[in-house]
Amino acid sequence: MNTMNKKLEYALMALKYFDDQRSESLQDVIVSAKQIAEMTHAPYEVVARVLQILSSRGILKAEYGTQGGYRLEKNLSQITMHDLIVMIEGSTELAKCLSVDKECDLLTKCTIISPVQNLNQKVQNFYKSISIAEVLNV
Amino acid sequence: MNTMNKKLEYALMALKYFDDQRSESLQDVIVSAKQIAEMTHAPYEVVARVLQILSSRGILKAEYGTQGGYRLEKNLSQITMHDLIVMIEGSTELAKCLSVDKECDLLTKCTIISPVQNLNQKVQNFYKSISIAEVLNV
DNA sequence: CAAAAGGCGACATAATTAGTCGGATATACC
DNA sequence: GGTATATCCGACTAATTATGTCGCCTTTTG
Repeated sequence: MNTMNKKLEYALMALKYFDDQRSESLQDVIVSAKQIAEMTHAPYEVVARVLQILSSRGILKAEYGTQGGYRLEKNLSQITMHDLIVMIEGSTELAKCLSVDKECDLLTKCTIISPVQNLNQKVQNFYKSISIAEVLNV
Repeated sequence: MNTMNKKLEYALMALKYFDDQRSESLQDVIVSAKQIAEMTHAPYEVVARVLQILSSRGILKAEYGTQGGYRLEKNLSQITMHDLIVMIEGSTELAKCLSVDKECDLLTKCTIISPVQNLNQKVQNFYKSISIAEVLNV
């Protein structure tokens, strides 16, 4: 049942950190992957990879060189959980058979394709209805 | 992201089959694990295990012996996706750190415990709001 | 040009999921 | 009563996925 996974946790922790720093200093701060890794007590390489993804999707902006790092580019109220899940996990498909590149194991014999599609749509709409800001600000 | 897994798929397919049979014959039919396995093209042992779980939770009623099998005991509109997920997967906790028997990896250092609890509650409420009937009847 | 940062691919390990096997108990039918 | 056919249950193996590691590259600052 674990929809949540480590990468998603790290992403949320990182975004929360950026957001908190922004609130405190009233300006966008630059934070390196190393700092985030230390803060989250998570392996540097994994956190770095997550930040790279967020950067490639325009959530963060990367700056190279010494004193480099990332800036938060977007407002967290404008990013949905669905967006984040797609970025981190590649898809929000509930079951493998729903992915475009995979076929249903049971081929034409599956009796629940439309029910699963139905549920999948509900779940996607649910995650689309929740913003990151809404999750973090509790 | 796969909240859905094989056991849940088999459970849904089995419940759909029972429900369809009930609708067609206008009475509760008895169906064996073997029949369900053949119908779903899934391994007999796995399907059998899933049906045992549904039986132990009162969704199905088991009958031993030749001509035995299971009967659908409950109305599918009164079982929620949350119920089914708990039965099959044991818990609906989003993250391991939320389970009562496990501790958070990050101990007191986790910065997103309340956000994750927050999201977890939303997800649980979502699955509690969807009945099996609602998923299957599309 | 060295140090420190991001970017990327391949690999190794850990954890979870899925499936298998063996044997037990219960019931119907001959 | 014995056999066939069911449900039940535990332990095990295999497959898949999630997680973490390593190496090397590019970019920028001082």
